[in-house]
Parts: sequence; structure tokens; C-alpha cells
Amino acid sequence: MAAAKRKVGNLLALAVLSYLTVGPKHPYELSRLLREHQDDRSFRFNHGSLYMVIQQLAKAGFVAEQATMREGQRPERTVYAITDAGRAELRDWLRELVGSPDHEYPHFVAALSLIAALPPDEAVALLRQRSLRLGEQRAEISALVDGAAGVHPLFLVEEEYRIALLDAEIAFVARFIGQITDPETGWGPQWAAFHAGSLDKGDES
Amino acid sequence: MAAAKRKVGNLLALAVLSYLTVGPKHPYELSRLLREHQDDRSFRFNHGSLYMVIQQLAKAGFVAEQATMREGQRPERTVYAITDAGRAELRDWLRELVGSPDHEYPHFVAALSLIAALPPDEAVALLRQRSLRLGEQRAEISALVDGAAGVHPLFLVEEEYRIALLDAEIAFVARFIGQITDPETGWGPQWAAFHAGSLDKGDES
DNA sequence: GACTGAATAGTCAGAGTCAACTAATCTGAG
DNA sequence: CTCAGATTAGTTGACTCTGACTATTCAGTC
Repeated sequence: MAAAKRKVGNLLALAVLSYLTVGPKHPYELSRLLREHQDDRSFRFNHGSLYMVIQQLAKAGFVAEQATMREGQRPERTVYAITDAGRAELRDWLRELVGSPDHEYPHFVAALSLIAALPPDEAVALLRQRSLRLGEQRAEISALVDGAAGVHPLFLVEEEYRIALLDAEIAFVARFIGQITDPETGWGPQWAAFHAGSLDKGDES
Repeated sequence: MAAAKRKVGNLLALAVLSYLTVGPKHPYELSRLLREHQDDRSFRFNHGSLYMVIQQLAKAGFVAEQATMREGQRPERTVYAITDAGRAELRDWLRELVGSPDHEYPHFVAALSLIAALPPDEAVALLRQRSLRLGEQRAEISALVDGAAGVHPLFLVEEEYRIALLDAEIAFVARFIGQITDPETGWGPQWAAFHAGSLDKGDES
């Protein structure tokens, strides 16, 4: 529907286009910038795919090879500049990403959909462990945000978002543990029954 | 660290193993079950990769070819059964997924990290649009959950989780819009300035 | 002035993913 | 009876991704 397929699908390409709006760069410089600004927290980044993505962008006409210079006896450094089509793609893509949430597949959703395959007491133990880890992640991000005094909060908004999601997940996990263990309305016994019997989702009696 | 690399990485394999604990099945039956139970909401599923994943599982020794039968003149249907190694893998993988959250890359995180590249008023318009869409998604899931009366809530827990995340995101977006537009502490003007000037993340004065 | 480790710069094979295609069989309308 | 369309069942090929590998240069140090 809304999401026409992009010529270059990898989100890393979006980051590349964004850095190139500032000025032409060669691949390694992009790599360094991405690492320095810790964009690897937001974009799936590995050195290899960067070159791939730049090639794809070039083929699609979103960036253009500007010059091939050689400094000392180092390998050639090809400098790329963003094109008008590239600027258009950047804006359009960003608009789509911000304006239209799309269905994603977090690992925990998959895990939850099959969690009945574990015995209930083990599930509870693991959920408690998850909760601790989530708390640690939250603390790490907080530290990171606090450590970046002087940076305008606009440039940390993605970390605030992560924190919001983490808080929601922590709360959810706590509620879920409650539902399993609460002796009043507890699911524990029924769960154990499911577990002993068939693992079918019970759409027939 | 904790996450030793799985022989079969695709989460679809986890769903397959789970269905095979109930009994041996042939690929197409798995495909039908996955669709019927709407597991395509939790697992990235397309017909083609299913056959791939089953081959990988067979190579890794997690499932074994049980029989190759032929009914009428239809193509062969190879029936697969889970092995002991497969059952172990299923439990171990599930434990890891539940107990250890891992760093993921939601599209919106990427979008937020670059959102300063849009003019602030456009960003606000898009965020409002997102908020509406998120509300629609939430309503859809609610309807789906309500429509599934009779199914034990344990089997809908992944949808409850989605709702929790959606609510958190809706709240976050509202706060963010507030920060941009609030004339008291509003970021709007500064944003516009950033936008006019360099798009550098401002790590130096 | 030669050695070591880190940084620079890029390539590549293997594995994985996805959409499109083939091809048979079943179902029901006319 | 026969034809269209849905369903069943699986294959293929183009594209993408990732981790590992190569090779040069620079900074420090003994």
C-alpha cells in the first residue's frame, strides 16, 4: 500500500544520505562518523554493508562519484556526493518512517507467542531475569544521555524513545509475572495442564 | 557473549520446531497451521523461506525426514519429525529469547535519530499522523483480542505486549510533539536554526 | 631503524531472503 | 462435462547481508 518499495532498502542508506547532505565524503569517513556518533545504536551497521549500500545508492542515482583521489600510497578513496534525487529520497523516506508505523517483528513477540512451551515456573524465572536485564539496559541509556550534557535533547530523542519502550516492557513483564503467579487468578495451574497435554492453541474444544 | 550463534537463525524455525513437538508434519501443513493461527503476525513468514528453514533444520539435525508419501498424483509430501536435539534447541532458544533481551533496530529509532533533517512543522504534522495510525493499530489488535473469546489469554499474551508497546509509543509521540510546539520550552525555533545551519550533531561548540 | 599494534580502506564468498514462477488437483457453476 | 479459479506443494533465481580476509600506512618504542 503506502510503503512503495525503496530502491535501496537498508536503513543504513538513510544515515549515509543524511551525512552526505552536509558535504561529499568518502566511504571510510562515513564509517568513522557513524561510529563516532554512535549511530550503530540506531542503525544495523557493519563495515562491510556500508560499501554495499553506497554502491546501491550510486546505482540508484542517489549519490554520485565525485572524485577518486589518492593520498600517499593508501588505496584510492572515492568521494561521493548526494544528488538531488538523493535529497528527495532522504526526505520522502524519512516522512514515511515518521508518519507511517509499520508492522515489525521484535524477538520478544515471537518468544511470547511460544512461551507456553516452557513450564510455568521456568517461564517466571526467565521473566524475572529479563526484567533485571531490561533495568540494566535502561540504566546504561540513562548514563549515556546524562553523559551527553551540552548536546541538545533533540539529538537524543531516539534514546528517550528507547527508554519509553523499556519502561513499558518492564511494566508488562511485571504484570505478566503477576498473572502467572497470583494464587487468586493465577494461570499457573492451567498453564501446567496445557503443558502436560497438547500444545495446540485450543481453537476447537 | 550470551548469544551463541544458532545453527538456524531464522525465528520461523522456532515456530516450526514448536509445531513439530505436537507431531510430525509436512511442510505445507506447517504453512497452513502458521497461517491459520495468524503466526505471521509474530514471525516474519513467507512461503518460500519455510522450505529453506526446514532444510536448514534437517541439515542441523533438529528435524528428521520421516517418510515421503505420495497421494494421488500430487507432488511428494515429505513428512518431518522433530528430533531430541530439536527439542533441546527449542527449549534453549526460547529460554534465551525470554531471559535475555537483545538490542534491536526498530525503524522509528532510525527515523528519530535523523528527524532533525526535517523542518519542525513538518515533523509535527507527521508525528500527528503517526499517532492516528498507532491508534488504529491498537484498535485492530483490541478487536482481534476481543474476537478471540474462549482462547485462554495466555495464547494472546504477545498481542497484549504489542498493545503495551503501542500505548508507550503513543504517549511518547504526544510528549515529543509537546516539546516541539510548547511556546514556553519549545524546541521549534532552535530546531529551525539547526535546520537552516549545519546538520552536524554539535559535539563541538 | 626495525618491529608492533592500531587505524585506514576495501573486497569477497557463502549464506540467507523474498517474490515470482510452475504445476498439479480440487471445487463448484453453468 | 468442462472450464475458471482456488488451493496445494514446491522450486528457482536475483538480490542482499554478514563476517572474515587482505593489504597498506601511521605512531610509538626499544
